[in-house]
Amino acid sequence: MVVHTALLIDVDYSVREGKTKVRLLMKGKKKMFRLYDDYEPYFYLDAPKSEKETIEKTSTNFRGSVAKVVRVEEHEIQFGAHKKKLLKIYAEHPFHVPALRDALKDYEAYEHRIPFGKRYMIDKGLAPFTLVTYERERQQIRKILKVRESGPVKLRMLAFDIETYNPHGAPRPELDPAIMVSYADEKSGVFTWKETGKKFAHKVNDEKEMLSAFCELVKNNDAEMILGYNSASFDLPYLKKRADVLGVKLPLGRDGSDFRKMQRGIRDVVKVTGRLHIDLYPVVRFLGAIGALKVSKFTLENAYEEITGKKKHMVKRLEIWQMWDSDEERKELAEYSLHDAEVTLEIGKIVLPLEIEMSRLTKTPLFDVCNSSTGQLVESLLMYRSFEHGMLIPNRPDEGEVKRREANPIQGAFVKLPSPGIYDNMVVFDFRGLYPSIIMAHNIDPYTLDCDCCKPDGHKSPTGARFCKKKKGLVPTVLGDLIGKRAELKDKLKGLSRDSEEYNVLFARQQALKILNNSFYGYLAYARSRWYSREAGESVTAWGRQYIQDTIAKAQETGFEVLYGDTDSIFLLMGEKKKEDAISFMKKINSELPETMELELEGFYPRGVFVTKKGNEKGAKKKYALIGEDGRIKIRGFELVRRDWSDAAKKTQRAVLSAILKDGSKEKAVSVVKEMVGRLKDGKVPLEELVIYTTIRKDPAKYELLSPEIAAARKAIKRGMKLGSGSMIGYVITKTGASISDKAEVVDFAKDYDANYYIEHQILPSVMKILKELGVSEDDLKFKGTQKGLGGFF
DNA sequence: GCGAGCAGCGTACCT
DNA sequence: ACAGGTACGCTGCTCGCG
Repeated sequence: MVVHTALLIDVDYSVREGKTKVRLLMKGKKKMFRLYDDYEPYFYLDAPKSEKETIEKTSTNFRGSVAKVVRVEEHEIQFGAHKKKLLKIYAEHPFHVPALRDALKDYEAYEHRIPFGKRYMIDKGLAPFTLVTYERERQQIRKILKVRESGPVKLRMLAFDIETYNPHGAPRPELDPAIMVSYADEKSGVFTWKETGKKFAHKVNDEKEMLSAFCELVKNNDAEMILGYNSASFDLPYLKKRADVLGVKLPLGRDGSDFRKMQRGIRDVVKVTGRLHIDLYPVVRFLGAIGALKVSKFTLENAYEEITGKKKHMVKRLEIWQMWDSDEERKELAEYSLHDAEVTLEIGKIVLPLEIEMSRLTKTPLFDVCNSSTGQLVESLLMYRSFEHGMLIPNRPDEGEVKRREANPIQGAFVKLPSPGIYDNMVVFDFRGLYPSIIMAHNIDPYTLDCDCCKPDGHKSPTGARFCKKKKGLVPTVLGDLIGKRAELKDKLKGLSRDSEEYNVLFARQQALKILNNSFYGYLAYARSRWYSREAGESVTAWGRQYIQDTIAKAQETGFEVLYGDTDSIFLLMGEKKKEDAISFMKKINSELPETMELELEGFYPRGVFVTKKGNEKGAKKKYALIGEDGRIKIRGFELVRRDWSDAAKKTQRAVLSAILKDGSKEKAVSVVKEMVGRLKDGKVPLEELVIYTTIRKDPAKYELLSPEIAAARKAIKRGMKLGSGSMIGYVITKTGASISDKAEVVDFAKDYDANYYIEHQILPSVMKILKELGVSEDDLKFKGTQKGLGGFF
């Protein structure tokens, strides 16, 4: 028997010759390969021992064949705060588990809805990107000897993108051919079947040859990771459909198969056999949503430009077919196509290190990490750690329970109402990792709740809930490990050169840790969570409110005026106080806090703006702009950070804020607005600056109420555009129509703009709230010519 | 019949 | 398909006035 070591990449299972095999995708020194292992599916049943023999004889019909109980064992397991005796029911195939559970539904079942690949990994202590040492015979594992951490992961990446012929707007895969397939690894190029005159383009005879040339490339380059952008929903299914229509194969997989398309929740995912197919679109969306990347619009162009700060070559989507038909423009199309693949590769190189670290950390295969929500990531880690502690993994709630939980949300954070105005000299403090540190400080966990051992003592939450002081809960244990790891990493990073490979890996790791640490509270309060606890979640926020409000009170006692605060932050006016006073206040607070908690200095700000709410003299929460000592402007909540406002309005608002904060000049602020109003009136503003973007979350036909974006989308659909649930609509308010919705047109179809709308509904509302603080009225802005009494303000 | 005022829908943001 | 708190635009309804 020979001993081997290889890197674990992915795990799933298959049924071969009636036997269930766990399939492991491994990476050896040179190649990726598959290994097989045997593992017996099982689940638990809360049934008395006396039922063991009856249960052993249970069998049921499963899709025309028989699913039977293989054997039953008695098993004692930690169940919440107590131990419990359960029956462990073994089955022949993973898909027999739900069938048998249903046949035995007189008893409560546990751990019956854990994907078999995950079950195997948990039970064997395997994790992706670890080195596995094993004995094997052919491709079959005999014995796993050792699992250990691995260094940097290097997989051969190949990014690709396709162009399609689209004379009718959206391309129709059964009729419209694919015209180009571009790729990028160390080299990049384009396969196409018409002359482009470009050196990087490989011209073949027809579409069929283009498909096979691309598959050959994947095979010859031995691509281990195939990267695309929206490739699971568009490129790969499109190529497959074309291959079907043309009667050829699409051998992308290592075994010559094409791919398997599956549904993950509402999402399409595509697995290519023996390679890792990663669609970067959901990855960018995910990282954008949690704020790890600052991306406002998730097209490839926009994501690339916002992530890298570089410009991307663009063509108009609707004109691709014309470019293909024109001998002159086809060159440009080929360049665009090439660039798409290169840009996809570049995005991949930026986001994958973080995803790989997330994969290691949550012990979830990279493919799944790239298609997961934070909830699934936290759940994965907790399941793994729960098993390690010999604890039963709680069930997911049924739909009824989910509805009940959702109907009864818990109270969240405290937000202090600011007084509108322009202020000088502020200091901002925030609690470092407020919710995670509260969970740690008070041992908050579903199973430390109301423990018997501390009664009536314990950590008492402001809600009245009580948490154990003696035994650490699962959530605080796991979270504590992660927080500890992150602190260690941050220390280590200080000593490393910023462009070393080690720095990059460790930086990505601490980023992954941060994301995960901040997700535990959300998971406790998540309606579909296995570890949901209303009391625990409620206690986290209640303590949070208490800490921030206590800090506000203490700041006031110390003589600071507290202007604003949100969840974990406080904004203080320095008044006559010095920086040292602020620092000593912070130190005093910290000396009184539990050990895991800390108030940090966020920064000193020479000037800041807070505005009123619309139609109301009260201050607006979550909307402010500050200028730091380094001159950098920090803006939150204003229209200019929102994608559903036109660039023209955002640009003007930014200029106004900058004039006030940087230059302290009211005149400058006013003149910027007047200039924009003038240019709008004169019809000089280009349409691009007037586009309003918004996402539609439903099928456009399913809205009961008409809104501008829906009206625009419906009109565009009639003209052949493909817009559905999740589409980003970019529309312009044109001159034609009665209501705003009537006037709204998707930008591709807009011919003019309604200057009055943009002045009255975009520019003025976005700047008036700010200028009002300077005593400027709306009329001051609408008329050309010099105004009396608009001198400098400061 | 008409405009003001408001509720409700919907989206995006903040922490 | 991690949480809740918040602002705000647009539509379409209600209501008071004439």
